[in-house]
Amino acid sequence: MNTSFHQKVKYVIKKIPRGKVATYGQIAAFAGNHRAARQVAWVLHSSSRKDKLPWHRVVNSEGRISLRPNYGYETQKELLKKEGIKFDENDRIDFKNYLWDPWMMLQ
DNA sequence: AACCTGACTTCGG
DNA sequence: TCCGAAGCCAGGT
Repeated sequence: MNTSFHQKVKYVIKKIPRGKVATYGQIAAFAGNHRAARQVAWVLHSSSRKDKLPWHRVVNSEGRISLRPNYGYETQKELLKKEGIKFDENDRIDFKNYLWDPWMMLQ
């Protein structure tokens, strides 16, 4: 397809279902470059607002929120909790229950 | 016009 | 297993 990495990233983020999360690496891989996780972060930073992306459903590979406290961490955690996602005692999300696999939607 | 900086992850020793 | 380096690339300075 003649779709840019940037566009693919936005497309797949919009497809993350409510109550699920995906990681930067997964999204990068799905968009065609498994080592471009930082670009996924950049896409979120630059266009999550104007394109109304469910930005809060993207977390890091440890199942943790990457934003720093007082710079969005609390906001993201609150949004996820509102969707029914639970955090363990170490503030991690259990992937067994909440990780979404982008490739599932191709079926 | 270089150089730095990230909402990160994978790779190789 | 662990840890530094590499990969990624648009914006800001």
